Amino acid sequence: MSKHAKEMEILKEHLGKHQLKFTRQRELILDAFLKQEHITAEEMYHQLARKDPHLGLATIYRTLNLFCEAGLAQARHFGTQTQYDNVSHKGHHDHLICTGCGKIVEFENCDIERLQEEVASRNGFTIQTHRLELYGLCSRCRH
Amino acid sequence: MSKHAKEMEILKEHLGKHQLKFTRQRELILDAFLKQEHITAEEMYHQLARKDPHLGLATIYRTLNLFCEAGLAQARHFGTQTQYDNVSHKGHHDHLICTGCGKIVEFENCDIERLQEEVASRNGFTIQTHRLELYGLCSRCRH
DNA sequence: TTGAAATTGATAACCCGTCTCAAAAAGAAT
DNA sequence: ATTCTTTTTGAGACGGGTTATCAATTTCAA
Ligand SMILES: [Mn+2]
Ligand SMILES: [Mn+2]
Ligand SMILES: [Zn+2]
Ligand SMILES: [Zn+2]
Repeated sequence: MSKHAKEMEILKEHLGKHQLKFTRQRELILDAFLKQEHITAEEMYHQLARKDPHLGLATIYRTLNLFCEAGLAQARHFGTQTQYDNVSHKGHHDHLICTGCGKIVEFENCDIERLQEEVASRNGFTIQTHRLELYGLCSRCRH
Repeated sequence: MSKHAKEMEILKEHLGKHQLKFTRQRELILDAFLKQEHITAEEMYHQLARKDPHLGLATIYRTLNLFCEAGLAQARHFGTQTQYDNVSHKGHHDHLICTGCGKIVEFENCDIERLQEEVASRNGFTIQTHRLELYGLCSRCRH
């Protein structure tokens, strides 16, 4: 039994509901994806090239987008590239990003979320999503 | 005396400090830029085509990026395009964005900013910048 | 006025991601 | 297992947005 049985189940359920098929590539990509917190399609392409040199980049993009629809991943447009964020085993969260070394720390803060709601309703908005990214230097890079 | 004398002064000071030259194009683009809250390079290109049909798109991009370096503008990667945010006459602010009509509302919230600092220091980070965007429906679009 | 240095505009190149399409694979029905 | 329809795949073309290239022009200090 695979280490990612639960997520594999979520994927299969989504596939079933949408007349989609379970393929060797989708299994391979899900397995690699779940080992990361965040990854780009390009990174995954190179990483998987060892296991299957014929896996196409388009397939990686298509599959990561599929994971987003299945609720396993979340796309974050980050600078010039798209990061796919592994959200399968955790809820919503935001990010601290080190401009020195690229390190990414995930965090949640209910107080901030609540204040966001206040700001929105004060302006007549109802929030659907949000993005909060804090850029700075981690302790290692500050010295 | 121009309506944007103060900002023109800021630009000239920046130019002086970096061996850059004051050109007709830079003056023209700054003047147009300061009339907006946010604008894309493409939008400005079409807008200025009336005043100077030979103004190149590359020059607009170069100049808006120059404004960012001079502290007059701030680039926000927004969906597929880059929005240049006029920050010359107001301090830092964040944005509420209506997913229905595209309306953008600017806001400031010290409490959120303070909590961000707390989150950062708790994780050993010092914040340099941040981005907070709240996406949702404005009151008009909700109905 | 002169001349070195910066800027401009046209357009090629670039990057990232999506689209196209013929061949291959999946899987339901026999 | 075989057939048959539907989906998926991989290669590469394509597209939008932005930056790089480079010869001609402009700026501005000397
Ligand atoms: Mn994350
Ligand atoms: Mn703004
Ligand atoms: Zn760091
Ligand atoms: Zn709206």
